[in-house]
Amino acid sequence: MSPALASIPLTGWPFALDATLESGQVFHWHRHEGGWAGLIGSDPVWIAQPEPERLVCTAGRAADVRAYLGLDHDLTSITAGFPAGDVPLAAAMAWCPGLRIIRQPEWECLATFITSSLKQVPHIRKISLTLRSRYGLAAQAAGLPDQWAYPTPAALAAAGEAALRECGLGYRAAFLHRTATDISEGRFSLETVRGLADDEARAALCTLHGVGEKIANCALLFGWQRLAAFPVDTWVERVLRKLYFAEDPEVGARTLRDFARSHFGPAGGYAQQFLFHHARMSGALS
DNA sequence: TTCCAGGCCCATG
DNA sequence: CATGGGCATGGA
Repeated sequence: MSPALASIPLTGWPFALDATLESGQVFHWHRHEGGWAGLIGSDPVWIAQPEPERLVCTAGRAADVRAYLGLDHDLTSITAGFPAGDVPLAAAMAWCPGLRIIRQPEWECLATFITSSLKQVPHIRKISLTLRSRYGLAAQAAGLPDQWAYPTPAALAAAGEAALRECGLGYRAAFLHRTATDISEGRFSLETVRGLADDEARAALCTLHGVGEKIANCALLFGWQRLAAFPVDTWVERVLRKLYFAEDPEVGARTLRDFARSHFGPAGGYAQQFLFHHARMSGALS
C-alpha cells in the first residue's frame, strides 16, 4: 500500500466498490491488500472501501478516482427517471443499489469490448491482461504489483494480427487489429465521436470492424458516458424475455431492443447494469 | 464429448 | 428487415 492515502467521504446514495469493479464493465483490477489495485488510464491507483461511507485511495488521486468511479452521478435523479411500477428493475436495484457505471478511457473501453464477443467475463479479463502485459506501457508504483496500461491503437496495429491471436483472441484478433489500425492511421477518430448525438455516435462506432450494436452500446455507456445506451447481451435478453415478455416467447430481438430503449428512459444504461448484475450474480436466471 | 460464452459478419429469403 | 451459419478459444 502507498505510504500516503487520500480519503473520499461518500454521502447520499450508497456506493459499492467491490460490486462495481466486478460487474463486467472493466477487466483489469486486482484485489490487493484489502482493496483494489488498478490503473486509471496510465496511473497506478489503489482503492479501498474500509467502511460503507468512505473510500481511501492513493494520495493525489482522489479527483481521478471520483471521476472514474462515477461518484458524481446523481443516482437519486437517475433512478427517479426509471419507469414507475417496474418491479423487476426495482428488485435488481434493491439487490445492489451501490453499483455504478464507471467512466473508462474511450479506447480502452472500446477495445476490451471488441475482445468480449462470445466470451465469458473471466476470459475477457485474461485476454485484456495479456494484451496489457505484452503491448502496454509498464506503470509501476511503490507497494503495488506491476501493471501495464492498455495498449494504444498504434501499439496493437504494430503488433500485427498474428501476434494478437497469440494472446488468446481467436477470430477477434482480426477485428481488434483492423480497428486499431483504422484509428492509428487516422481513418477513424475517437475524438469525433464525442461531438455526436447518441444515435450518430452509435452508427459511427458500428462502422468499425467487430463493432455491432451491443459493443457500440457498451463503449458508449462505459466509455463515452452516454447513460441512455442500453446494451442487450445474452444475459439482458434473457432477463427481458423472462421478466417483461413472459407471455410472448416469440418476441423478436428488434422488438426487445426498441422496448429497452423506450421503456427505461434517459438513464436506461443504469437500469441495464442493475438488471445485468442482478441476473449474473444472484443466480436468478440459472 | 458436448455445449456455451457481455456478438459480429456475411449470405440468403 | 430478419434469420441462420460460421467463427477461435477455453471452461464447465
